Amino acid sequence: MPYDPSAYPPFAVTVDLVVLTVRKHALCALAVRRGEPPFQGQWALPGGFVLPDEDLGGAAARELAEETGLQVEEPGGHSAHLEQLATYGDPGRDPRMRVVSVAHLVLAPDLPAPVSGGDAKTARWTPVERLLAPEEDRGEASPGRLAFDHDRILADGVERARSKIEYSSLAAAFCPPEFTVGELRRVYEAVWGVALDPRNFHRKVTGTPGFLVPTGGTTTRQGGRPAQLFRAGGATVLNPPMLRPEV
Amino acid sequence: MPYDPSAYPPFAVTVDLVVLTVRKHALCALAVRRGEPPFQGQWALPGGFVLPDEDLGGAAARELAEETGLQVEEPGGHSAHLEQLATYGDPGRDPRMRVVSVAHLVLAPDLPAPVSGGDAKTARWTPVERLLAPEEDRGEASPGRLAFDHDRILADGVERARSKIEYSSLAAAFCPPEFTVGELRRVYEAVWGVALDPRNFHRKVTGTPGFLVPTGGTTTRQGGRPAQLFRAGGATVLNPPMLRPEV
DNA sequence: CCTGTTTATCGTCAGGAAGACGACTAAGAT
DNA sequence: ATCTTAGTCGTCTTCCTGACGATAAACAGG
Repeated sequence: MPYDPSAYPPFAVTVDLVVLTVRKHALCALAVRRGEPPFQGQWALPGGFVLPDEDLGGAAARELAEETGLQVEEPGGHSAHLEQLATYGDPGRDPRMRVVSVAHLVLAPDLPAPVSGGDAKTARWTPVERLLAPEEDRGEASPGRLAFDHDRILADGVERARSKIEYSSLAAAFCPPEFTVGELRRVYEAVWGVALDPRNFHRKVTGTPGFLVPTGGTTTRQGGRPAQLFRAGGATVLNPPMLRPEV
Repeated sequence: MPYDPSAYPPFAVTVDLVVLTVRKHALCALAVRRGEPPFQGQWALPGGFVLPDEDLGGAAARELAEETGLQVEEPGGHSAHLEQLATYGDPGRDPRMRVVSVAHLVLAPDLPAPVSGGDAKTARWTPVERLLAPEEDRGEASPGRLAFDHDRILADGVERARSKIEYSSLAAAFCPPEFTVGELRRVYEAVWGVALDPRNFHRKVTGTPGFLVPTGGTTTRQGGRPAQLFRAGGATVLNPPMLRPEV
């Protein structure tokens, strides 16, 4: 097969974002309401075209900043974890033309302002449990079935997040810079949708070298006895992994 | 940002393949010699354009069949495991134009014929250890530094394979349809580059429900005492995982 | 035929990790 | 003062793993 640059088939390349956070003990994803056809008025994942001189991660970071004001792993301001998720390119996934979308996964701490820094577009955090629910009636004001193949992309992103916190220290990306063991445990509980034993969880995370480093401070923001504050340690892999309880 | 289909930036979309197999106790990857510029005469990963009406996995399967004659998960003929790996789209990764490449990972059993069914292109199995070695002199006849960013793609694919056999039954994709525990163990040893205890390995894989199903037959093709033959069971995840020994 | 070699398979034992759960501590709320 | 809410330290049992001894069943060579 000759490799002829002048005869390549025409494609558009976009990035779509699965932005996850934990709010009120629930795993939530960011959805935006589409202003133009197709799927006008329906909810979708944030995203947009990759610019000619931009790499894929850069395009994702730019879209993230435009939609949420979140910075990717930057000091000052809020920071978030970003990684490539997967690429979706079925013919017909966009009715207008052939579009290949490189989906990215973003894990962010809960934001004080619901969605700040964005333009005028309507954006909203929605519990993934509701977004991924089968075919319920969910009212049109809150996101139901997402546009394009975004339901599948969201499901893949959620599954990636659920499995990745098992064997990495990524759960800390859902927490503020300093956090307690209990706050970290509530992240696991929200992402996995299970209850974990506080004592065994405490033993596990404090007993894994390099996972948590104490900052010396304490807080009572959760009520109850004051808890030690920690920062995420240098360890990025968790071995042995945190075990997700059976159903 | 208006979403204007008539003004999208021009991209070409390709698939590249990291095809891995185990031969002679070594993890090997498929490399092809390039016939045209750029990088003419240099070795690269097999790949090619995605056709206008083809999905990404279909393009990867087609390229695989063209290069190796391997069928993806098909009865009759050899079968192989195929999954999407990651997408590489840095500006400038191809000097001619903006090319976004969706890399796929293929795990295949060792082939009787080195590379069969392909066209006239030169293709060759090479131990990944040599392909990923730092900057050795490796002679020009055997693949050294790969073209484009294919060294990085290959490294990502190898790392994916190494980590994925820990917690899935994917190692069986490197084996013929019926195989012995010892053959499966040698796959793990080749992919990880370590020696495993035969007794503990046997206990682990035969003790995991659904991982292996005995076919009733035995074989002595490895020499020594006859070994039971197994097929891969339905279990796709391995919990608890097979532990990769520390270095 | 006997013996050494190779590979497969079963068993034993000690150490570590995880689940279940009791007990105590230290703050705010009533 | 007491209750409630979290956090933190221990204990005990069970399961899994790593290390390794021992036996079984084929083949090669004398």
